[in-house]
Amino acid sequence: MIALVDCNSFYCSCEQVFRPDLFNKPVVVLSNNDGCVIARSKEAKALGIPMGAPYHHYKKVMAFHNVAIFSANFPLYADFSSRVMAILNRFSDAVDIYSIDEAFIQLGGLTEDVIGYANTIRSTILKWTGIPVSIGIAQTKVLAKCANQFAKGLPDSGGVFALTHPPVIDTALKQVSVGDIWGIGRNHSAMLKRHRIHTAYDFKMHANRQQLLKWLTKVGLQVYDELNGLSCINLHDMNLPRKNIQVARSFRPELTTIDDVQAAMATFVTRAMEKLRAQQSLVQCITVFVRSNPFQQHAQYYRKALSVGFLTATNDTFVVMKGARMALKRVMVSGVSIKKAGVVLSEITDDASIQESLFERSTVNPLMAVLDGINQRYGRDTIQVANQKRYTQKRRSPQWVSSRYTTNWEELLTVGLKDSQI
DNA sequence: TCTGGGGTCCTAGGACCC
DNA sequence: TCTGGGGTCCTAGGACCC
Repeated sequence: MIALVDCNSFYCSCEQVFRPDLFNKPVVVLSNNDGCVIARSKEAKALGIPMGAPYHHYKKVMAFHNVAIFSANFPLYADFSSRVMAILNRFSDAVDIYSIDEAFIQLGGLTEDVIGYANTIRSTILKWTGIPVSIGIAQTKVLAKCANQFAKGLPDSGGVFALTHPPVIDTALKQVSVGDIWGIGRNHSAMLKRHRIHTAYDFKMHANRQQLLKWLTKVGLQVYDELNGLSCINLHDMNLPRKNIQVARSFRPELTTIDDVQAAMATFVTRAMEKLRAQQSLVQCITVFVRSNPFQQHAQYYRKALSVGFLTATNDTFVVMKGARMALKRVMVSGVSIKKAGVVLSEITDDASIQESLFERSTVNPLMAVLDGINQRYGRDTIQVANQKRYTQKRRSPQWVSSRYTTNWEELLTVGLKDSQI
């Protein structure tokens, strides 16, 4: 038996832990640059604020309904995530972390009272971290995802729902739209509906595997099998090293000179290489990309990417930065302001399996370990490339960011008496 | 004024080889 | 005059996820 444990409105819940006055109130969390809504509390959803909505489109609605707004505080969310996952490890031997706010756990041989067990998990997480979760239970991951939707949606489910009895499964799947099945996105759902497949039940009952393969590729067929109770989706292990590492940001205001973009790139390469070394890998290719604002009505949309390969795999920030600089010179054109830029590291290898080049020794720079050590101990960017400053200084700081209550000594929650009570 | 960031996997089709 | 068949590898682009 598999349980999907999913934190409710995760980012909002993290903020609410330190703001109990906001429990059961509309809360949203905004992306970088306070651009888009990336999390909404139940109450905010009820106001009709969609996921991914640009903040400025909903500014008035939010002000009118007194919605509490937060700028994204990822260090805080990452810390809460690891606390929740640590608790899950106490309840199951096999925890597959699927994203920052959800994990699949095996319930093993447990057959009796899975609901009771799930309720215990749920209340423990709530008590120890303050984060409410929903738990869906089923034979397969896709069905567990469906069960989770009911756990979230049905008020009297108490946050736990099991799809384990065949008649219940079919009744439930008739109420799930194909587009709401995990793994069936917008495009595929539109196509299925054109072929009169509207619900998860219709999909499950479709007889023609060949046709499904043609429409949805191998991946869609796996979803189909899982709906039919055949477990076949294996998750990429979150602990395995990434095959690509991307760091990208939007700029506000937009950047117009190559020097400014260069400075931003220096920061992106630094971050990406830190991630690379953290997973003990080497990289052999970097892609640099820039783009203008696609929403701009008057100007022509510009986007361009360029990759640079290295003779040998490396973990040296300075080597990669040099490659990025070369690439950047060739993707920038004058007169275009850059709205977003970033880097992608690819051709990533394990640093134990270095391919020595005929011409060059692999570039594993021991200086990097020293640098990482200092920055880990004394804080990010204690030592940095001079050019990074230019980017950090230009960046507008987010408006509504909360404290890093759990990861920074300077920002602990302070408790005190009001003046009147002293 | 103002629209996020970071991943994975799959397939079709071209390049190239014998 | 006439120009095969079969395989692998790579890449761009599409689809999906949170």
